[in-house]
Amino acid sequence: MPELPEVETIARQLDAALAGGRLRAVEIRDARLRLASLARLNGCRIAQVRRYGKQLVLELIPPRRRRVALWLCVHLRMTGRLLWYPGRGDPAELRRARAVLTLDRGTLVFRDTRRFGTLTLRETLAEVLPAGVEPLSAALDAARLTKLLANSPTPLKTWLLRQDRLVGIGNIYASEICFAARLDPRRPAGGLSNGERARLLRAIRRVLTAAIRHCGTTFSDFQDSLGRTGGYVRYLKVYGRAGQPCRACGTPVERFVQQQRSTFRCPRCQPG
DNA sequence: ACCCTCCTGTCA
DNA sequence: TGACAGGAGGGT
Repeated sequence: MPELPEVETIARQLDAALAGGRLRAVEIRDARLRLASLARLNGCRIAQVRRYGKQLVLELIPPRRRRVALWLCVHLRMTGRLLWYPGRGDPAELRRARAVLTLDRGTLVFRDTRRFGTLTLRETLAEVLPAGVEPLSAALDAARLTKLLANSPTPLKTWLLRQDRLVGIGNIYASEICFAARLDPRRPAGGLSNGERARLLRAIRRVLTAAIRHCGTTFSDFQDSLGRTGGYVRYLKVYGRAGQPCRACGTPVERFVQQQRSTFRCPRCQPG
């Protein structure tokens, strides 16, 4: 489900709701989730909630002596949700929860139909930080992007999905970014001209920033921490629009498969 | 670069 | 019934 804009939306909401709160209990209901040293979480204060790549990270301060922070990381993968209830929580959601975090001020429910999501506890920030560059950080400028792309034979859309160079871009925004940059997703990533790379960088920033502004995209079942859907779905130009007219030129949008995943492209706006 | 796998649900 | 779904790790 969630890519950078969706995870960012949840992180901002949860930071506002949870920061300063205290964990009273952490209950793992799905045995597939294995979380070491659960007991250490009880009584921890939540310093902040942040997004790193596609992960949601709760920075926890243990009570009393050991003041070294712990990092509780949630990766929602395809269908994960973190739902926040200021009170006890919706009983229907609680029944289907993979995990329930009880705070002094409310209940955080981890739901995840396909159960691909993960929950991990890290001891240091270094273990939390992703290898790739945050695409909306100052670290990603033209020079850095050029270096990252250098000589890569990988098709551009496939390249955008790899989390070891840029983090946070998934299948929806990879197609949308290629469209916004007017680049064929099958072009070798390392073969772009200076002008094309500049377009790509602008597209990455523009698409992700706009998607965050609209609280992400709900294509099928994304919900934020308050159970709301993402408004950017109205602004999708190509994703999920196979056969429908391109919003820019009217040419039917085409769908094809790269790496066993759907890619959408306007043949006229993104010539090969 | 391709293949498969983890899991469950929905749609044509 | 089979295709497909916003992710990612593994194998070849």
